[in-house]
Amino acid sequence: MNKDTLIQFVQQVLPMSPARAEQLVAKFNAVKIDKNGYVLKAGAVCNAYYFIEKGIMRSYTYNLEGDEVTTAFYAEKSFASDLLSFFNRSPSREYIQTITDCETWSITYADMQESFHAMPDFREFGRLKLVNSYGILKERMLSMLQETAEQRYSDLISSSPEIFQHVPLKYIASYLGITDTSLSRIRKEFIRK
Amino acid sequence: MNKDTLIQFVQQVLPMSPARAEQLVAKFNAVKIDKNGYVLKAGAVCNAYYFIEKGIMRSYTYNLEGDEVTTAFYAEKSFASDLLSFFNRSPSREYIQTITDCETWSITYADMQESFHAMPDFREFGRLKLVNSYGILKERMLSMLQETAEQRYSDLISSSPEIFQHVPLKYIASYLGITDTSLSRIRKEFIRK
DNA sequence: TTCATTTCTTGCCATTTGCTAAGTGGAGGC
DNA sequence: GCCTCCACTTAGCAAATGGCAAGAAATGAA
Repeated sequence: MNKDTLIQFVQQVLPMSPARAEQLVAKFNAVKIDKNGYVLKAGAVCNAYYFIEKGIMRSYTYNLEGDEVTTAFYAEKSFASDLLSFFNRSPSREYIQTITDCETWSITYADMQESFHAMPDFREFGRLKLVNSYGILKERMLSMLQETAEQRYSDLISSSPEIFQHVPLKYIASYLGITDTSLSRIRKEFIRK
Repeated sequence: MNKDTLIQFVQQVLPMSPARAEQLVAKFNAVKIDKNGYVLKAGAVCNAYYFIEKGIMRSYTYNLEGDEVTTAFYAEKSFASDLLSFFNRSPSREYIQTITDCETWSITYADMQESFHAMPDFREFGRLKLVNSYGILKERMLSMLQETAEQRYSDLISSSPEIFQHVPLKYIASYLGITDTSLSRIRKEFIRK
């Protein structure tokens, strides 16, 4: 594992010197999780914020009928966490599960608070990431409102092709808000075109 | 207009003395907007954050077919703004429009930055509101994934009955992700029950 | 008031999606 | 190798929703 990936990521979000970036990520510790492992379980308070150096994760919850609903995919070189649970210190309603073996850099809530307090640019980084996550969610919300399932599928293929190499179709289906049967039909049509 | 409403709201989000709360909201200025007025137009950078003391607003954008899509309703005693545009200083893609005459308290981006810098608890307030907005969006996202249009309609009635008194049905329909025709049918069924 | 415009409802039919169940193919355990 | 489990596809039918158009009801302007 190589912390440089994280350091470079931080610099990309908020330009700064490599030395400064290294200070910012000082409290992040290496954590490996095997495939199908859990980083967070519903009912628990999310106490860590993970930067995924290698691997893919997803978060999911259950609907009233008891079916799994995939709420997000977390690709390589991105952060995985339940922001609501993490920042509000409230029990999470979702599970975060590794889909492949994962190598991550993780920071606890307490350490993050400390870093927020000590380093204004870490604070700024945190706010940028939060606004960024908000933006991603809003984008997805909008796509649910104004696009067909097929368009959403097509968007996901182009934006995150790496997901399709590892993720079972049924996860993608519930992420798109449709059944795996429908997704199968959509794929068939899609390939035909 | 009475700034106490805003002061009480701030104290509710983050408990503090009335005097302290008054300091926090010092930079908010009274702004009145007539019905059907615009607080933000697509293409512009959102430069103000509005607390609605009286009235209702909505934000909307256009889909690829050129139809309006209502992205949010802003009720009394809540904040209206395009957070992405406001914090990223990027052009907004949506319009924020008053649905009734509105009385608001508004703060500019520059003043908010200054307050963030000067007052740690204002910063904390800002973060709480941002996480809160994220939570609302996530909740809505989830409802799109796992509920029927009728359930979403029912939820909106119970959570925001005041909206129905002023807002045309077609706005609500596009907010729910369906056509006004479908909403009309759903209402018919709903009343029958 | 009257007229025009907008909002809302309704009917008809097409399309999309869901539900259930069956069948195929592949991966891994024995 | 064989068997079981899981992922995926496919089919038939039902339900939800959309598109279009007509008409009723409400609203606003003159």
